Amino acid sequence: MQEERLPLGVAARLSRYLQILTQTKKSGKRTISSQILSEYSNVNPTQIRRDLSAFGKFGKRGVGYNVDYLIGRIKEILHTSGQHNLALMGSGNLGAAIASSRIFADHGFNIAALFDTDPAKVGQRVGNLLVRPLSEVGETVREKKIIVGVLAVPPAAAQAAADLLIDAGVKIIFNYSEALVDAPPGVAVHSMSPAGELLYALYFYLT
Amino acid sequence: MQEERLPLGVAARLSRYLQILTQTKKSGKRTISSQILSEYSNVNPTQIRRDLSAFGKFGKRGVGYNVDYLIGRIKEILHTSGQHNLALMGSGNLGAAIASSRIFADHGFNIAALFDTDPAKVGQRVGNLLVRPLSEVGETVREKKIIVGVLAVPPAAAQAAADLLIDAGVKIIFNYSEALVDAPPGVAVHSMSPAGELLYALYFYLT
DNA sequence: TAGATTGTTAATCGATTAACAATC
DNA sequence: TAGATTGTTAATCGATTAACAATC
Repeated sequence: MQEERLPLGVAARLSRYLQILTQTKKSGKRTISSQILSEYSNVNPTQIRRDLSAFGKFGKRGVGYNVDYLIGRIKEILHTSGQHNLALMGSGNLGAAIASSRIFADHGFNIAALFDTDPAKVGQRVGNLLVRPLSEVGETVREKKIIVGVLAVPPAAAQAAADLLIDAGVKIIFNYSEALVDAPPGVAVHSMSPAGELLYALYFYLT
Repeated sequence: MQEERLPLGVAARLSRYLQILTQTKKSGKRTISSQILSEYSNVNPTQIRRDLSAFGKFGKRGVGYNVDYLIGRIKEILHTSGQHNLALMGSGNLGAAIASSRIFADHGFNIAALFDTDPAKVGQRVGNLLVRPLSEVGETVREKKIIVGVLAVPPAAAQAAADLLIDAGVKIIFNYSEALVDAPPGVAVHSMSPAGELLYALYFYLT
């Protein structure tokens, strides 16, 4: 890990390519061109070829990129070949939707624990996950070496849930609620903002 | 609407600021500095001041920006002051979570219709929305002038749901499923990819 | 007045794009 | 061979940052 850190933009785009390639692989396609990758990622095809060729000659002229091979190389570049445990806060509709989706599992993220504040839900099962009480957050996070916490709680509960995770040692908070979440230095908060992205898409439709 | 279109990056950042300002307003704060806005948006404070000052002197030195005033100005710049109807496909856990959240409502997006393929769900209520059959998509989209469709369906059903919306005249597809969705020119597909964003966050944690 | 924060400059760096030879 | 697509160059444009005077 002595190499230079990638520029923010490059790391963001490579992550995006990886996600698209994972889906492409599922569809059974063996190769993909920068043109097709461009259509799904909204990144210019020349930019894609430049991003990739900075790390080696991964493609075949006239053919495109081998999907499996490219997945492997990008995982190497991003150092994300391993499995990682995450904690999911909230077993309501959103929590259940996340727990039952393969969206994280496909990328090596294992939902290692599910927490809820509601005593009526604690002890029940959502998919194959047991709903645990908040009192167990600290112990579970440490035992399972969880570094990522996902907030699928109502906005009013978001900060408290984040604080529990941070106290337990979580380093990355993934915030699905619309609430703003504060965190100390050293903890990264990443907030989904679908409404913001929709405003952006709408702007280009309206103009 | 004779003005130049904003560069992609500027439009994306302004959308993000707007989303954060809307939450800030809810918390009761009247003003916000570029420093605080930077912490929530992960955009450099100088960049924020540059983005805003390109359109006028919106701030007060020594004080910051008036939240209400700034919300108004950014909405003007993005042409997104109005209300817009959207169609939600899928009344499962994810659809129910979206329907019950204020995340779209806070930004002027009204969920005008909810559709599901499951006959057992059609006719039931989710929140205050009636679940409609897919056969009514075309008529409803045209009647309610819906230009945005949100996919909250299982991956295997995503393309079919998108095609129905596109045939009915929807121009923006918001894809919450992990499936890749194809659309003809003139229709923008915007896919959430939480796993991709998580890989990105993890890269900077690991390096 | 003192402290805080904007608005703006100037300099650097990375992103974007078109174009095309190389080559599968 | 013919068609397709990569890898790469060169030129332009936008993003980023530090610094600081202006001013609330």
